[in-house]
Amino acid sequence: MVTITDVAAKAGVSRTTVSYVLSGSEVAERISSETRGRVMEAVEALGYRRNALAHAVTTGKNRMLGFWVMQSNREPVVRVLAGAMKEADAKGYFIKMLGFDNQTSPDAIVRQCIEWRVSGLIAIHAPEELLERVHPQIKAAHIAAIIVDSQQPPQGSLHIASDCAGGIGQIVDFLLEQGHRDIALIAGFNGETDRISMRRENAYRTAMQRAGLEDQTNVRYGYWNYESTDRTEIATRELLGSANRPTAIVCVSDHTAMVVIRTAAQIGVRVPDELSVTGFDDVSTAALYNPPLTTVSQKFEEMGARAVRHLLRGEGNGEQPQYEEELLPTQLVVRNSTALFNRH
Amino acid sequence: MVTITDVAAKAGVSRTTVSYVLSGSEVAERISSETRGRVMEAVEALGYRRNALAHAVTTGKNRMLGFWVMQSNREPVVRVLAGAMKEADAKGYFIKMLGFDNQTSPDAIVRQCIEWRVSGLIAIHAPEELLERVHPQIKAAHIAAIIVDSQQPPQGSLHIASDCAGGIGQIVDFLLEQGHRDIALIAGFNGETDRISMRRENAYRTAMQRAGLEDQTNVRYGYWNYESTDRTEIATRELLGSANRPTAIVCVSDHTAMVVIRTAAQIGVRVPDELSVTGFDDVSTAALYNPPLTTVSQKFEEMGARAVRHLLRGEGNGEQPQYEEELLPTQLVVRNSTALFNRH
DNA sequence: GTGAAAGCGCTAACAC
DNA sequence: GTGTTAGCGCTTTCAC
Repeated sequence: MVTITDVAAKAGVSRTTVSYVLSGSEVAERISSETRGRVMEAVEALGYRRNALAHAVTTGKNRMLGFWVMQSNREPVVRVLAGAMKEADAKGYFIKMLGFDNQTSPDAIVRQCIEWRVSGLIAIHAPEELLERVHPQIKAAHIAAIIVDSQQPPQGSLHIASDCAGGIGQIVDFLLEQGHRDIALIAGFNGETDRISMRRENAYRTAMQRAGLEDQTNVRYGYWNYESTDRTEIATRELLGSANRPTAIVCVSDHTAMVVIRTAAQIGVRVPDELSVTGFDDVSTAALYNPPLTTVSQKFEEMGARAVRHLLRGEGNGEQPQYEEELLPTQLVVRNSTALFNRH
Repeated sequence: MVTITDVAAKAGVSRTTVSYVLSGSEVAERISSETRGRVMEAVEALGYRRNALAHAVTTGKNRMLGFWVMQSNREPVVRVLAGAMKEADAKGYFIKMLGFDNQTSPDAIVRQCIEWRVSGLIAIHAPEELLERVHPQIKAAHIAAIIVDSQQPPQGSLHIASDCAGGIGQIVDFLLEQGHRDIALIAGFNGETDRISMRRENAYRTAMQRAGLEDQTNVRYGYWNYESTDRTEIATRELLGSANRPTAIVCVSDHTAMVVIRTAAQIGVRVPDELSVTGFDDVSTAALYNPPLTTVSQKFEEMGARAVRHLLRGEGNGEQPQYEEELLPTQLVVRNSTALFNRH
């Protein structure tokens, strides 16, 4: 591999001069354009590429950001990553993947961050226990960290997520506008730690209350994830078989909504004619569902981009980002799983 | 940040000794256990973590693998990445993300690979033109590269993908077993460069031929991606409205199958009772569809793991992997979008 | 067993 | 404008 010394020799100058020319900053101006030309020629001729590792060692700055995926909820992860990549790339930083799906111990994550002298850490889909363990260590090592789309970020951490409460509000308001009054909710259930689902549930209750419909509040629990669907099916059957059958069911995820619609079809309840169903997330297949899902989309790419921007803002002056929690607005996407409620 | 010199001072030994102790290899045995203990104590006391950058510079080896995503077909990307991460982690390597979604020029990708002295490159979902440009440069720089799940890998490159032909064969054979004879295909259409779709189409023709059904061969084209669905809808309507209406439709992707089923429902054709429909990929919502999709799953995690394994095999002895194309078997997943064909 | 010394590839004061 | 020199944090040969 050709080094800066080779280039210097070929151009007949010192290594310093080459370094200056290649720095790209104002110091390059100090070199006469004639010398600069000779250096560039030598660089071209030899096919020289500077050793980024050595560069990072000498400058003491590694333009590297850690990206830690704890639970790979597929679509969100890749979308946040895409957003982070784009932003990092534009700023000359790059992303080092850390553990995926909890295959790596939290201590190992911290160790890697320190060893590689990362400029910051983005942690996505973090379960509380892990974060509680990692957060103090990261802080002690003076590594800036941003938590993205987490159930329950620890005290004093910096969190970027969607305004789920607002999203549920958008959905309930939309259903109200459509004439619905008997609006039920199927929330997720992954044990008691499912804070995202709980937040969405609370938002539903608030929205119903705001509309003076606290009496109509009707909450059931299904599974949050898509591996097992039986609880959601049972909840749907209960809801649709009950005396005060709802005319609309709000679900805390697209996956749940899909199961609800499928179950309704099995019972012979037509969506959206007899029942409106809404999702949450706007996964890529939501638009392809039968019928296409009315849902709420999250700005995942924007979350990644913001995380990077906040991380880099503190770079250099060593200051930590200011905010505690930043909630991005969601967007209502109306498709065909909902319809006007025609009062009899 | 505490350095090896600090540790040496604290332990009252030379930097060499500390380096030996921390090397983890046989050279560590040369140090008396007494000294070793003192060193480890100092390491603990000071909270020393070695500078991985400096380590990489001195050894001339960077245990870093580049992962280049050209088109982020969401689920496959994150699954291949997960598989690669797991394997890399186990071997003490890590992954540096390179461009995402063609936001970075191919030349910049090559430059980064060289500058960071990566040990290998994994390129996923590569369009032919880009690969043609990058491949020779990567080869010239003596960087081992593996191409994963690409439409058309360039000559002389190393490719890991699914045995799509086999997968289509599994599907057609299954439908034949179920008594179907009029089996149509809806292929993808993204211009003439859609080789994956073409391969699947060829596999369909071969399977039909093998069953002596070349006369029943019936191919239409829909859109391959999920952003626009109109062509697929038209193809479905044509197929279902024609005189020799098929009893089964094979689709080259789950997304296509979803649109077909939805369109069939609109026309009033019941799936699977009157029409069997199959997908390809087994995306996470395939099991949640209405009805759940019979499809074929690909081993994306395994592709990532293999890519890493092949890359590391050549490490050290500098030899390139031997094979040219490695096709992983797919797996038929039977759900409820297909049914026995009851002859009248 | 341990350490002195040279070296990896690069940057950056400082001097001329 | 350019080069000398020292230094970043680490490894490794070689001598004792």
